Amino acid sequence: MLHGINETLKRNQLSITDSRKKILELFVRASGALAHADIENQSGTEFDRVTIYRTLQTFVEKGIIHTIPTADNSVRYALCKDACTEGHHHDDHVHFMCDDCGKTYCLDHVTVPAVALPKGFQATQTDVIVSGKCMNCA
Amino acid sequence: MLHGINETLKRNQLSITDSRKKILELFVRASGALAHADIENQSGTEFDRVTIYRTLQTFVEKGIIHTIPTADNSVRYALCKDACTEGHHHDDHVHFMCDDCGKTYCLDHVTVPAVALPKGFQATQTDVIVSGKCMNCA
DNA sequence: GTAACTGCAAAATATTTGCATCCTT
DNA sequence: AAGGATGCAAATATTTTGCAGTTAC
Repeated sequence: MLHGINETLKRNQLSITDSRKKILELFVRASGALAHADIENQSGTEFDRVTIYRTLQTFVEKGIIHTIPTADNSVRYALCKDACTEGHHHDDHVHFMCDDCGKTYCLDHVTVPAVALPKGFQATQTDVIVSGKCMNCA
Repeated sequence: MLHGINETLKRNQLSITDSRKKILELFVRASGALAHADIENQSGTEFDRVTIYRTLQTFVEKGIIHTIPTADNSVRYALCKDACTEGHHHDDHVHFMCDDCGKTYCLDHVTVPAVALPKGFQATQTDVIVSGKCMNCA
């Protein structure tokens, strides 16, 4: 997938710029989710802080990445699965946050169990965040 | 439970002050979760913004309220169940966010289904956030 | 060449901290 | 009376917006 970066940008009708390439590459290479600060650190002073905000926002709008609900309410982003298209997300996978190393994993292969809602409630999306120790820290 | 406010504060070794009483009462009366801004609005100019921050923090530390992981990463708080004690939370219930009215419900009676984690991962807590339409908006 | 993207400056918002004063016990 | 809680001021952090200059196509 590392070489599909330009293709991903093109597919989403985004012009190919240094910052977009670099930031998308960070996500592809990252095993977990990234916060704005992570990107700022890993990209050095290469881009303006504002550019990172705008790039992340663009990626979210295009369905390339999505935000993750976290227990500590910090803002984190992760790559969407291919099924995600603009305005139509299929993020029904489990997120795992390690209490030790702080890394966030997208467990794409763990299916989200169905939740029995009270009468009258209609679900459109279900997010599951599991926290504990990851395979490296257990 | 409306009359147990002072008792709740005492039980947690907190001195009984106007702001704590008022803020705790807001939570007891609220059908859903509250954000810092909600509290600020509903309490008028009665308390300083900083007092609200500190009160919420104190309540979280004592296990009276807990933060809710939200899809939009806004910070929201809700009353803990009685089983929550200091440093030892049992928040394994489902949270529901209504896309229409924005209200957050704690579905205490909906049990969180077990999640099958990959080998090596150990779960200590599971949060489930369901979004969609609530019983009033469906 | 044109529309889109970036960087810089600055505004708006959110959160934290220090300290003097006031209130609860 | 003593310790903790509050209010105010200010420091910090976070996010958004406007605009002029630059770049991708």
